[in-house]
Amino acid sequence: MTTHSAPDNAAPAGNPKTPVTLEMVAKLAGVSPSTVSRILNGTAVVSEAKRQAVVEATKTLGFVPNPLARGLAGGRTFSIGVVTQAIDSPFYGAALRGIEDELDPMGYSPLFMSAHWNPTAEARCLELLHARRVDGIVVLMPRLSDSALLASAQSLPVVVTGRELRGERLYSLNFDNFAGAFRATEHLLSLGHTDIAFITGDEEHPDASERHRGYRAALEGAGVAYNPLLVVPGMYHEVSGLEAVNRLVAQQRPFTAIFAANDQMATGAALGLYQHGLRVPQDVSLVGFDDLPNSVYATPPLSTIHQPAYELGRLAAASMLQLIAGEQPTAQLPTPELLVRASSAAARTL
Amino acid sequence: MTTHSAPDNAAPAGNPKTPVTLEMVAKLAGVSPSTVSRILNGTAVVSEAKRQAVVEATKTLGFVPNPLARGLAGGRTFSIGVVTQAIDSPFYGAALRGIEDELDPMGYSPLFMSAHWNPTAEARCLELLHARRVDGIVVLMPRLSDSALLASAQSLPVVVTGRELRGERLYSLNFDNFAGAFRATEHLLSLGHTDIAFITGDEEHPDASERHRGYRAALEGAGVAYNPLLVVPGMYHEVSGLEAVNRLVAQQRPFTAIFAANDQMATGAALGLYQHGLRVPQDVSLVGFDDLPNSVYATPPLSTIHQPAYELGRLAAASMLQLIAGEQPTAQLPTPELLVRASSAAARTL
DNA sequence: TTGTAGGCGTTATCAG
DNA sequence: CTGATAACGCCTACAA
Repeated sequence: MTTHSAPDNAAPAGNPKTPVTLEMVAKLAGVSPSTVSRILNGTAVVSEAKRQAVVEATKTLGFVPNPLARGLAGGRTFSIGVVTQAIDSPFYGAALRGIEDELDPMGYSPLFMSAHWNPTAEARCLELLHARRVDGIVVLMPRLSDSALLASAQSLPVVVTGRELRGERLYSLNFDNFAGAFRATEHLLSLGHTDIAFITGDEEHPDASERHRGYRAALEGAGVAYNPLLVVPGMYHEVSGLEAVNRLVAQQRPFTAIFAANDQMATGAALGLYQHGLRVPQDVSLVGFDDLPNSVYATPPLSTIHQPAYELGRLAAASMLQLIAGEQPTAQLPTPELLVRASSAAARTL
Repeated sequence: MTTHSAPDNAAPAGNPKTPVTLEMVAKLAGVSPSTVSRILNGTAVVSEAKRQAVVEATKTLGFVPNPLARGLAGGRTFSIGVVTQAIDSPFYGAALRGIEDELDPMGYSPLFMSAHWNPTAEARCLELLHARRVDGIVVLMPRLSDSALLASAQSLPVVVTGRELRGERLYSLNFDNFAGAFRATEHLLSLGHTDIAFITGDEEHPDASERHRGYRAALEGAGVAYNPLLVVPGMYHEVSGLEAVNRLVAQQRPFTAIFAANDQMATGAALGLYQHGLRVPQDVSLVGFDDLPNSVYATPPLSTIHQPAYELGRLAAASMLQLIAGEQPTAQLPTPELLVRASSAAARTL
């Protein structure tokens, strides 16, 4: 009916003055609290008549169940903990959004915490999350040992990314870094480059050494010798990419291309090349890894290996939901994809 | 003592098999549950003897209070809701980290939600947060009306950023966008530029129009006419910066500098200039706004106005804590600071 | 199918 | 200063 808005249905307006309880709904609907609970949770079959009454009462009262009480009494909080390494970081940002998007429609809320690449901090996050009684934990790129992770999975479903690991209540989603790096190097080789420098990632991380392996394998697969002089250490952040280029230029060993283990370092490398008056791609071709959102806007746009961060988040969340439902997740990350943009070009014929 | 690790102190190891309750602690310490609660919360003065006993019992049992029960019984959850527009976004990321860093040592946990610049979604976030019984809500760059925000503040402390708004339980933190834009334009003028193009932000956002105003005021303050032809609309994202440059170049009206209302658009503009064969800063000087983390690694490094995102987060969280404590926040954001990097240089003397 | 009773783990209010 | 005794709001046997 097109009645003018009555002042009583306060719920949609958003001023929760009086905490409406399930009990009040029960009274209004003329049923017992348990019945209301059953209907709201679909825990049991109820007569259509009562269901109607309850639904209506819920609506007119604007009742919203109290998650705290629900969690305390029912043992489930409908919240899942997400430990990320750096909440600021274009890469993680996309993953978190994926998680959010997947969880939200299912009535679950993510609880984000940052561990800052610190195992101790990560352990603390896990404890806090346990204490908060989350229904499961997703760890993005854990720094903790496999056994520590497995231990956590004893009491809660756990999903991790960036590692190969399976267990009772544990699922892992891993990206094929080796293949990605192989692909990137192959690309450079196919453009006629043979003196391809490599800026490594922080080799503390397994994915960094995988990328290193991929680089080397592609080289050797093409009959090009792996030259340690062309391999300079980086730490996965911009400055290290810049410094790597400085080192590369200083040591006089010629190179016509650079493959950086991630886009952040490629960005730093681009700046370094610019400062040395080396043009990309005319003088040096540059390829990154990750496909950060802004790499396509770099000048010139960066050729790179696409990492499906958003999808990673979605799949991780989806797998967690399956684990919670007692199902066995089967999600797999897509294979690495090479994006050829303007930063890589054919090697000059000397 | 250097005793070898005993197998009993299971707490630090992280395998919460048996949920230890406050009651168990009470029993072990030989006191009543209420006393344990008092000691743990510092709610009342207790004899030193009992305190010792309780502290010890807590430790040996590895007791961790259940936040859900605490929230239900005490009415406070020690969690504060944070609604952000885009959880992925270098700008928000830094702010979220600031919030995290400020809250954590005080025993509070942030609860992040993204509203995606959508007022409806934002309203839903507020409701969800209310339902979760957070102790307060921080809204970063709200899209909701002042009155809606004020309404929320009726039932909970609220802190907003990017808007001027005060109320009983409401505090706002605003950045001086006008001054920042004024400063940026002034910088270009002082370099001898007079044909300064401006790429606007999404003028739906108050900060965008403030920046526009600052640009215009600086121009007019220097006796340079405001030329609508040089003002092209942008939407605060990279593509729009790129398109703006295309439009600018196409319309043939000469310009020697571009001031973009944010770094993302400046990045897009840089790419556009590159594609048109225009060099930065030799042919066109470029200045952005925000100082995103990677702007310093752009090629060339981008001159811009620094926005203290991390600090914004810290101050917002600190103000929230004060509001909760019944104090009146007084935090102020620092004045805009110009960072001169390599993307801006003296205008060529024609 | 539906109602009653008890409990989830704390905090708060009251007596002592 | 300290210990009972209620709530807090909901779920889940258990009984009807």
